[in-house]
Amino acid sequence: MIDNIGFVIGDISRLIRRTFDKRARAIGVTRAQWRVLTWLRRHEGTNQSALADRLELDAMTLCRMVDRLQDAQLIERRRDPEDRRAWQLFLTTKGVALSDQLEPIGEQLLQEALADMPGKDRERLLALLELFRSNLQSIDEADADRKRSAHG
Amino acid sequence: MIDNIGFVIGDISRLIRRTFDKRARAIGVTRAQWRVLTWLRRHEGTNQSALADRLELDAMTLCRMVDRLQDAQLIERRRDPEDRRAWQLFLTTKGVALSDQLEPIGEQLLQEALADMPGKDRERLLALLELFRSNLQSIDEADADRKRSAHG
DNA sequence: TCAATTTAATAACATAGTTTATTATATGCA
DNA sequence: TGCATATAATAAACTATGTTATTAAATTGA
Repeated sequence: MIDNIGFVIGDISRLIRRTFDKRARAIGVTRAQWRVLTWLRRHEGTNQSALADRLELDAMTLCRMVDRLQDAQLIERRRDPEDRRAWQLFLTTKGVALSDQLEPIGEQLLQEALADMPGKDRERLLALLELFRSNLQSIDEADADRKRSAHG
Repeated sequence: MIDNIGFVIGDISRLIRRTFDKRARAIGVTRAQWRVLTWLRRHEGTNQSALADRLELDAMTLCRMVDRLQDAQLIERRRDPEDRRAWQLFLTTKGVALSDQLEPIGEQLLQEALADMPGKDRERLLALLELFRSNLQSIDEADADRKRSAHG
């Protein structure tokens, strides 16, 4: 029973990822790139290390993604006037146009997948998932603390 | 509301992946390798292409994972007596021992994360998630069909 | 003020994953 | 039988990611 919940959650996230990848790729980006574009759409001027933190990516990994997105003329780097080490990231016109196409994809997929679930049940599902998430967050933090004290 | 469900599911699967990766890596394997070992534990003798299908991995990707797992002396390839093209995969003694350590990790994480959720709620959660999954599966298949007919 | 430390970004190297093409074997059917 | 096609595995080339080390600039603090 309890492990079924694990399997089903695993299946769901895999299916979301798959469908998402396919639909995003049809538009010409990977899911990883989509995350960067979507974040920048709402928070223009973020620098690389802040963005890497946000998206839980390695700074180096993001650095190279930014290289590629810049080559594809979807984003651009501008020097931070306050900190000469840092770049501020902005979507180009092309990047904004692409991000407009991407935005509805996630919402739409969820709409399709939950079309036949009554509103009451959606609320229940959300509440139960939120409890689940909050417990996982505590576990994650506890693991991180354990590691810290083992080191120190 | 509906997009919150998406975000929460995303968070949950990310947190499960993270915690899982950390705990599995402490034992000396990646999550991808863990999936291979766990499957083989229950289905010894599976060949590479069947296993790749099962785990939804590319045949080539699995081939290299098998190379590494074999180098690490966790699994071994034996010729299929029925089909001289194919290898049958088996855990070594070392692989079995490691798989024994991995087995409880998933179950345990879920136990911790759902400890404070009453049985009734767990059942409800599972039922709602199953509906969600089944809808996503239909969408995934519909997308695949659309692609097929666009090609043909 | 200036040496020590931290931070932002990235080059260089190592590892893992994907795509395409090849080899050996198996299967279907004229 | 023997030719066309399919299948199992993998080599080779390419792409993406993770790790370590370096550079330049910012911050801290005696």
